[in-house]
Amino acid sequence: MNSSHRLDDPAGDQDGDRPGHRADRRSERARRAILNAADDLLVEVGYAGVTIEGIAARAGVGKQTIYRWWSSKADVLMDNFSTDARSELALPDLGSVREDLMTYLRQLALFLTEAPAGAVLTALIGQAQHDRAMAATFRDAHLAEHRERERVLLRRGIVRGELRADLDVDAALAELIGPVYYRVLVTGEPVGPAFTDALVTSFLSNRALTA
Amino acid sequence: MNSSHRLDDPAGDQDGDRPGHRADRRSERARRAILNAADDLLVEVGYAGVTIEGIAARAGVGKQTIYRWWSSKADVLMDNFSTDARSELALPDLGSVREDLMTYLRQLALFLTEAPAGAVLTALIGQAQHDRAMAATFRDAHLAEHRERERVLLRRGIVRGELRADLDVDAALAELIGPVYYRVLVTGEPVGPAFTDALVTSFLSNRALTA
Amino acid sequence: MNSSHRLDDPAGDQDGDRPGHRADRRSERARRAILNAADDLLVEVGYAGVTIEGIAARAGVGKQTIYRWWSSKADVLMDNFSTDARSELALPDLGSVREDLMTYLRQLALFLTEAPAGAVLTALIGQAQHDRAMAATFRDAHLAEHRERERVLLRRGIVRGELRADLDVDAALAELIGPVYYRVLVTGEPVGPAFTDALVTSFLSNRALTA
Amino acid sequence: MNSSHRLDDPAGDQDGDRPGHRADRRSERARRAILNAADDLLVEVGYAGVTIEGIAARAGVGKQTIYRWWSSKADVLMDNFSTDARSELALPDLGSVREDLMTYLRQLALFLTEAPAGAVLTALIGQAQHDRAMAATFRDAHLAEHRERERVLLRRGIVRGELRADLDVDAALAELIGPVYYRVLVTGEPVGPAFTDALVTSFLSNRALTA
DNA sequence: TAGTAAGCGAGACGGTACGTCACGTCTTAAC
DNA sequence: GTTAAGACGTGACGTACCGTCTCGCTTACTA
Repeated sequence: MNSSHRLDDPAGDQDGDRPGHRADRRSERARRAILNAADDLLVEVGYAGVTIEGIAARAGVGKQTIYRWWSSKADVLMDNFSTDARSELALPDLGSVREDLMTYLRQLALFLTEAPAGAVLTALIGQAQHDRAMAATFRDAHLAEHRERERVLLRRGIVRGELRADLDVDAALAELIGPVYYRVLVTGEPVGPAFTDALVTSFLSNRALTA
Repeated sequence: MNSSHRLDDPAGDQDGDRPGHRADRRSERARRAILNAADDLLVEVGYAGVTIEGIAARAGVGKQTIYRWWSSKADVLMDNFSTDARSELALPDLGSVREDLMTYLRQLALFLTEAPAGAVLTALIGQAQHDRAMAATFRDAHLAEHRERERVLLRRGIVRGELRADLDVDAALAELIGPVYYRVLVTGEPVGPAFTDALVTSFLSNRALTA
Repeated sequence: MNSSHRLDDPAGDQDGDRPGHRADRRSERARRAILNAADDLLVEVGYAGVTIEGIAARAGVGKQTIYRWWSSKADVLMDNFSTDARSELALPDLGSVREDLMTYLRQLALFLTEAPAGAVLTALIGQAQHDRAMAATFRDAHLAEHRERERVLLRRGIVRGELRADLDVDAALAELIGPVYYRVLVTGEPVGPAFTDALVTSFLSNRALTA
Repeated sequence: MNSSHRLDDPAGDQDGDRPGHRADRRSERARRAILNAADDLLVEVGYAGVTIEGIAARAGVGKQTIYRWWSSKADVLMDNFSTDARSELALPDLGSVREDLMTYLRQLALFLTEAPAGAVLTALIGQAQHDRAMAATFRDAHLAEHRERERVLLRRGIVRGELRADLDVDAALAELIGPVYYRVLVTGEPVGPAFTDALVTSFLSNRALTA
């Protein structure tokens, strides 16, 4: 469903040059114009208002060029997401799980409610409810990486001896992160620091090895 | 945005009869056909495949009849939702918070992942990510009631002396219910009894007054 | 392929009212706007430049309204053709075959080379060379009538005793009319009165009963 | 508009791009593949279905190679036409105008209705109705030669003393050939030997010097 | 008990966007 | 310097639905 990128990536193109591999002449200019146009439009007119025609017009590009490399507007938006999320959701490493988790959850709440890339994320999650194939792609190609980075937070706590070695990391993540998404996606309630801090406190009061 | 129903409701029509008010001749037959057609279509072709034209055709109804009483396909689907959810998410009352919560969360997980009405709910939450006005209506007219019933579960625990009187009920609900929605809406991980039971256990180990 | 017209025709609606016949709510306004737009465009930009989108835009009409009643741009153009041709190619009746034929052929030559409706006709004949189905429709629904009127010219001559009763009317028409079309469609040579008069003279010198 | 060919054809170069061909000269292989592909496609999918992309794909050739040497699909098809027409419409020379004309008209009728090259011709005439520039090219570069050869038929009759010296040859050709084209292009009626023979008989009964 | 007005089914209408096709131009690498 | 390949911007295709708007029609209340 999704496309490969950065074909022209100057640094680090250690492409295997597999036999039968042809030079790809994809236009980097068009690729960037499309991704930017899509992001801009999402912010300006909302997900429902984003159209392939609109992206093409704004990017100064033919519709076919979009369809050649992406399968839908969701696919275009996914393309930017990981990059943006990676930079805006940097993993904290402050020396203790408590601080790391508190920092991360605060950051996540802000990301989801304030950042443009957060709006992309919630829109994509919304779309995933309507489209199983897109949901699968989204999880595999984008959320998985995101999630793996979150696991690291907890694993560091285990290594440090702050958390039990037999902790069910995925369940713990659901317990910590789930309430944040729940408020953002379902109830629309605010997700302030008090709320996220309390989640961490509650979590640690059960699992922390050290008082 | 939404509509009121059962205008033809045979029993209990104690209509206010304001001056100049004319009896309404809305067709109950059409109303039911539309709601059923919408639900059927959602299951058969998915949210994105549901269209007003499709509902009208399947229900044997003119499009105008739909637009006369509802504002969108989301509005039609919302109409069924509360009714269905009420009956399928009956509140347990088994004498202890632990059991009530465990039962309820298991039920909720099943509802969200297996029930047709659960599919309607996740579709509507998906749509809410793309449409702020619809999101507001949905929360006010449908989720609010749903949520109020969930609060009762915890309030009963307080009354029974199982939970502290100063418990932040909304935060507690987010902590219990959020992880379930998170898995359903975001990660797609299974949500089995072990997972939901653990959520209750974890929750109570922090808040329970009685060991 | 083609459509029926004048559904709203006030006078002369001696419609058989066959059982099951429903009143049609087709918009006469849209019908006329489309036909006029198509004719105008043909003159302004030529057949190849006429597009369904262009007709729709010029007529202030949705594309679907065109597709609902016609199958292609050729179908739209055919629709005007018979009406126009009927009025611009009035059959002369001057008392002698010689005069009738000379008048008619001069008229035909002018029609084909000068009249807007003549441009429609040659464009449609051109299209018929590329599209067998359209060719069949065109002949059955439009040329047939046209041609039948031409036969009348010769039949009147037979009735008057100016031509032999066993004249092969269709072959005679080909002999008279064919050269005119040939010059217009194939060679592009001018088709002046001297040319058409000579065709009549040549024809009659073989078939005329009366010197 | 049209192109010149056989750049490699100094004197009888019947090569098929033999090994050792110059890569910086026009490829005869490509030229032939393109012309053949175009002819094949015309027969298989009809004029409207022939596309430059289709020709390129079928010929195993880049689109640019077509555009480099021809200006349009009509131009490609014209290229084959004269060659084919020359060989399939050989001028008869049987000693008398009557026999020559009868033979030629029968041949022409068959060519137009049965031969692949005849289908090319009618398609080109059709296209000429939509495109004035192409029409001019077609007449100058292809029909003119064709037509000149037809004049020879009549001039031989004049030389032989069978036709009057002051015969208007072009008008006579229109009278003889026009009806054939008319039936093929316009009415779609069959054009059998009886019809064409009658044309010749009718023509000669007016112009023949010798009874 | 006849008239009348609302709701109904039907579906035409002006639109927007879809996803596809082919256009004619362009760039690249291979020979 | 031509070739096969194919990406590009452009623009039309024909389709699906949108939400609005009449059309008769049926029905049940009012006058």
